[in-house]
Amino acid sequence: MAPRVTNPNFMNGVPELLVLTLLQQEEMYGYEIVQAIRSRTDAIIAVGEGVVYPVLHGLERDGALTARRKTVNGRSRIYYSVTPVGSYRLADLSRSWIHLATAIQRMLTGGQHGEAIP
Amino acid sequence: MAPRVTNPNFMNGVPELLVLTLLQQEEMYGYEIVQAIRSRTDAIIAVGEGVVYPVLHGLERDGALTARRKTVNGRSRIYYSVTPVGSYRLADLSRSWIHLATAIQRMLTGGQHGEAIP
DNA sequence: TGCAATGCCTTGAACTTCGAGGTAATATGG
DNA sequence: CCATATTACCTCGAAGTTCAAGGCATTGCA
Repeated sequence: MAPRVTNPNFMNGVPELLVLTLLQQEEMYGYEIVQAIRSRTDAIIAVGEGVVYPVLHGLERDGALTARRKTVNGRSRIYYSVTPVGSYRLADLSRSWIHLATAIQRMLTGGQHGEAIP
Repeated sequence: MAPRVTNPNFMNGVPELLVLTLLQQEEMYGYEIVQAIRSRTDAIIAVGEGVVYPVLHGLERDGALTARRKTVNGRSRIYYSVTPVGSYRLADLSRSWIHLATAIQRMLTGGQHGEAIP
């Protein structure tokens, strides 16, 4: 048989990557994350709440985040922090992304296998 | 109302980008493209035939590719070439990808808005 | 003869994301 | 003082992709 591909959805995990990246830098809450992604990428990337909240819940369920409730100005917010598990996961996703982006970059520039970019 | 996001699936168009990139360099057929992507990215990216063939058909339908049948060693192959329309589309997808990758890269490195990378 | 590789193709399940909607509290402005 | 916008949480269905597997036919090799 022809060799079969085993590629668990090569483009996934980017929203998760972005969320973890932000939370690694500072504690944040959902609504804030949505806008931080939008503003820090100059609106090039704009994921909606329908993406961010499920990601947060999933990461918390997996022990990658911890949540604590805080009330500021009478507004109830849920702040998330990265756990060691989350740090590990971030490093992992980050590596994957770099690999992927580098591979695509090489394709675009016509570069071949072990080509250095000086 | 809170500002709504308008983001037609920000991670899409990568398989199309890869296919067009390869075909811009040289005429190729479907089966060959599948393996070229695999080998040139050192198996970091491995899209299956179930992705490539629909992409080829779609691009041809849109006038971005032309197909011609050729028989080599008794094997019937369909070679695809990029049309001017396809070149334009490639340039477009390429720009989008660079934008996206740069934005994510900035997030990862903690870089802020108009930060230069010297 | 049988199995692997070449080469085309389609399809169903699984997964993500989008877009919209729902709830509730606090500012703001006319 | 009341209507609207903003903050802040959440969920869900529709739409779109990708994956994995399968089918078909031919050629090469042991």
